[in-house]
Amino acid sequence: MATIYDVARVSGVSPKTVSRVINRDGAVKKSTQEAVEKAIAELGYVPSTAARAMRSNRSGLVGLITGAISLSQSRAAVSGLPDLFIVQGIQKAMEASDKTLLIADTGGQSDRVPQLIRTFEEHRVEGIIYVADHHRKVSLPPVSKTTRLVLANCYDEVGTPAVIPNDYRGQLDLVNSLIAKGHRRIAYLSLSAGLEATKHRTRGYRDALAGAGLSFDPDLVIPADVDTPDSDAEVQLLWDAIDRVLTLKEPPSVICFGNDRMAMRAYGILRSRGV
Amino acid sequence: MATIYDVARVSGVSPKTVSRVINRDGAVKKSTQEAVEKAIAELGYVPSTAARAMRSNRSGLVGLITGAISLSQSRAAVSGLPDLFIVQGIQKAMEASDKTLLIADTGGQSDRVPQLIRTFEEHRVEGIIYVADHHRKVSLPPVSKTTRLVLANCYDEVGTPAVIPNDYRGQLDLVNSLIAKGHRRIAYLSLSAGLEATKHRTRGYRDALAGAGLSFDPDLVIPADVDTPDSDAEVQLLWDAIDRVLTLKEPPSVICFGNDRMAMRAYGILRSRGV
DNA sequence: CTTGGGTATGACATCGGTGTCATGACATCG
DNA sequence: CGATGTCATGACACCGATGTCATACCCAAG
Repeated sequence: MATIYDVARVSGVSPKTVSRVINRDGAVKKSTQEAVEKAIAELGYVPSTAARAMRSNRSGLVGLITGAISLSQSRAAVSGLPDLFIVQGIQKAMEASDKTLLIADTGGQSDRVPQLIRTFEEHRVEGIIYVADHHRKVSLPPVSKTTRLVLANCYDEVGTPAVIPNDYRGQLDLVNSLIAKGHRRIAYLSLSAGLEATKHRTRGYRDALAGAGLSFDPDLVIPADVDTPDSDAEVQLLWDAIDRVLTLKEPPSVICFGNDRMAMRAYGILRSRGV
Repeated sequence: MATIYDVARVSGVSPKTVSRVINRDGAVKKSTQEAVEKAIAELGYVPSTAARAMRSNRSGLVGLITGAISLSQSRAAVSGLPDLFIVQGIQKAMEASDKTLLIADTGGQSDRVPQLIRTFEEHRVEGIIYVADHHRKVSLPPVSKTTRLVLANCYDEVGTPAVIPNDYRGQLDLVNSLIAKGHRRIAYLSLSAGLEATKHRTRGYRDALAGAGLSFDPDLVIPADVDTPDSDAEVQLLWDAIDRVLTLKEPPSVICFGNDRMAMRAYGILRSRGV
């Protein structure tokens, strides 16, 4: 791979002048600039970020730790895929700010995280983003003081900056819009009860009803998802839940599901009941 | 961030000796080694890959270009997700060989590929892997002679090394195993006819039948997927295809679908027909 | 006692960029 | 006409690691 010295030699100037042309920094005569650019094109020169990073102490790298990619195989593939969406957004932001993303997958083993952090620090990343597979509390090993850490879809005990979904507000808005459309009996088949998301969303659901002066009917709210995916148990649970709300004395006019996978399955179940 | 010089100063040896300890290279007295290791721990020293890369001309980085992540939003999310599986496998392999993966997403715009390759070359990646969203022919801009390129799930005109799925063999094995289970009328609702995968798989289907002495019935093979995902058109197409094979004089005893998404949809459709 | 050879360590140059400062050629001004 | 300022460019050091070579020490063989 050609270096700045090669370009300098071919174009008959000093390396520093080549550097000036590359970075459009300082005054360079037009003729000189053209000569340098010609040499760069000829040699196919591409500057080395490693050398740059060394001098400037800025790597232009950001590390991302996630279980998203390996998760996709089982759960996320058909569910809400929250982390993949998050990763997408991060990719876009990186690009816009001219940084390069290092992505590492935990493969589901959180004990591998320290090793990944270590690798990132070796590459002198300017920051590390940790994306959790679902909204929850985590506890990560400490990183070096100079490395900045941000949590996504999770939070920790020590107040690390975090970006978390507003489950409460999302559900509140959803239910409000359903009420606005005239629905009065709104079923909510939630994710499993232990999840952070479920807690906030259920609160959003209740507050929306309360805001509209509607009474809360516990029969309409049923956790209908399992933590560990297992097709049979999952379908059974969902089937039972749907059965329960549909056979109520006052059945709902609409059903909300905790994620896309549940909704997908529900289509089949509802069809086979002729709904 | 501490450097090798800081460690040298604290432990009272030369930087070179610290380097020896880090790399377990050359003879170092036990007492010296322990002193150095203590200093490393105290300072939280982590070697800089940038500096290493400069000296050794080996970055330890591998670039990966894909549309997998952005695709997941629309098509891949519920379909076969082939590229995500591929990315997973690559991650594992990288880890095993102590390399770090740089992942870049095209966001569906193939015209961004040259820019991504450029970024990778700036980081002096040791190789670039291009993963296509489905098995097909591609044509990529040339990369520098020193950068190695490998294609996954695709191939090109100029004979770049490529890893491609064996669609033919997969379908052949599948149909053979169905025949072994006693099926004689096997329907195959394929992906759209224009796809590379469809061509090979259909050949596998026919060859398996021929190998078992069964005759090929064109009525059992129907392309039932669209290239651009659009829920309504998709479901309609699938519905019609299922309807056609089920109302044949000799209906099939089993149906193969081109991908998971079609199969998922089919469950609903079949249920509503009472099958 | 000298010489030879291994062991443990350090000095120095180098990788490819860029920040700092110096220098030479002109233009401008009092 | 000399002093000063601006423009264009280069020399040199430095970032953090490591390869090469030199050196100091110690022990054993001749």
